[in-house]
Amino acid sequence: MVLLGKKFYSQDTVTVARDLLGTILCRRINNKILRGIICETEAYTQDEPACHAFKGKTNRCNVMFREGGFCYVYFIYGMHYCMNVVTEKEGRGCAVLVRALEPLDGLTGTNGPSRLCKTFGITKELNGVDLRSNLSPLWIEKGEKPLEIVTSTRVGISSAVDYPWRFYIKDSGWVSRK
DNA sequence: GATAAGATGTTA
DNA sequence: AACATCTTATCA
Repeated sequence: MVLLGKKFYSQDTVTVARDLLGTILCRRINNKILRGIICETEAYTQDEPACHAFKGKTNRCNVMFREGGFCYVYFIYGMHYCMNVVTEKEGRGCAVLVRALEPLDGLTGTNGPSRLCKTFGITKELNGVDLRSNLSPLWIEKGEKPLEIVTSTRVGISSAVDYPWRFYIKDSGWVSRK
């Protein structure tokens, strides 16, 4: 078992989004560990209007401005949580949205950004958690590099719709539906 | 204080 | 295609 470290998360956001595919999201909850292979991601950077950090630090997105490797969780549509991985260096408001997991340990219900949060018990409580330590309730381990990666535009946004910043493992079977 | 929009998911 | 449901950001 090898954890992803500071060096990994400090990279360019789009690089991190692509390289997170195949890594393993791990959640300690109720004396159990849930695991899933990250198979779909999207990159968001401060420079473009679809990003929560576009207009600078707010109460919601301030975690995005910390150094790479922290967890950014937000609540949306009155009922859903979404989980992000903060990237780059402190002061840059960037993150990668984790959109789907290929479940290990027999889990299911992990195809979709809010579905995986529900299944993994990820709520606002985990906003700001350090993903680089397995003493945290949530962390990420190295995994198998995917054979083939597909690139497309991001889902569910109304600005910067043409950025090719969504990535998923080809033929995964667990990618969120369109 | 009010208002509109939102990185979704389910149902019809 | 509609809707469930409420936080967040923005404006007054």
